[in-house]
Amino acid sequence: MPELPEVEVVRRGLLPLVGADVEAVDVLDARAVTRHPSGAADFAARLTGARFGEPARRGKFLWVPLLRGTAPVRDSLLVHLGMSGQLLLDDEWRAHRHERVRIVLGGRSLVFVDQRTFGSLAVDPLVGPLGQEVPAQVGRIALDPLDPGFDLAEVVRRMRTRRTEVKRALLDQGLVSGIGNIYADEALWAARVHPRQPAASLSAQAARRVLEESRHVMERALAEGGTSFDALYVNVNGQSGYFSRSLQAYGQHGRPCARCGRALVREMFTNRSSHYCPRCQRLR
DNA sequence: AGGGCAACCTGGGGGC
DNA sequence: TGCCCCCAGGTTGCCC
Repeated sequence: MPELPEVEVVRRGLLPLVGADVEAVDVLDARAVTRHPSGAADFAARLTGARFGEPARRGKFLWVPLLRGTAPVRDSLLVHLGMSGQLLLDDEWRAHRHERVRIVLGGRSLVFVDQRTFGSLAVDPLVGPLGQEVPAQVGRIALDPLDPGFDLAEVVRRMRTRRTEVKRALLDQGLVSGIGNIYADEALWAARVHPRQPAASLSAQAARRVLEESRHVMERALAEGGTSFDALYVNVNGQSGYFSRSLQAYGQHGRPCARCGRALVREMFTNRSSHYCPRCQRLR
């Protein structure tokens, strides 16, 4: 469910917790910590008593550095929301359907709610050069298009070496992160590129356009509070974003293309649907 | 090595 | 009303 803009909305929602101390951790469903290999008890033990640092994000991964006294920061609370995960911040105790983990800190509850249980939390060590540490599990995730260090020319070059379709390449979190099925379709529509166009056949200009449109559409979605079709994606206060009303391609099959008026189509591949304009986005 | 697919889950909606 | 099938915003491991 959540792609980069939705995860960033959640990250910002956690900012009020900077400096708060974890008082209690309750793992109600062990599947919610599958990213923590040593198990739920160890997860809770390593989180309890830690102080929250400033939340960070790469692509769809979110983490909170964990401080202990004056010791150097070694650990982080790592979060991946999967398809249906939510982090909700409650001032008072409340029950939630599909509640998986409850973290009590600063007199509040941070509740991880997840219907489909593909999301997961972990306490993960921070690795990498000083000032650029990321959780170990994030090490193989490429920078996302909103990262100041994102190297557009380099990603264009790498994308054009891929022997696969451009949409698959866009969804490959090791090449460029943060893009999921919604924003891939939106970016390809904006760039006028067919989702099944072989990545290696793109001109450098077309590849650049696809990546720039990815960044652009995610920035606009972020400004609208993210995309939600229902109560499954919400911010930490349980509120939905508004970008679904701005979608030009995703879920718009049968409706006229905003550019040319031709009916948009939906085509299944890789076990998921792609939405595009058969006139503006020609396979070349 | 790199690409592609099934598996991991729950629930809502549509068709019959 | 009920049942069954399809579909959903993601990642991973395993096979080729």
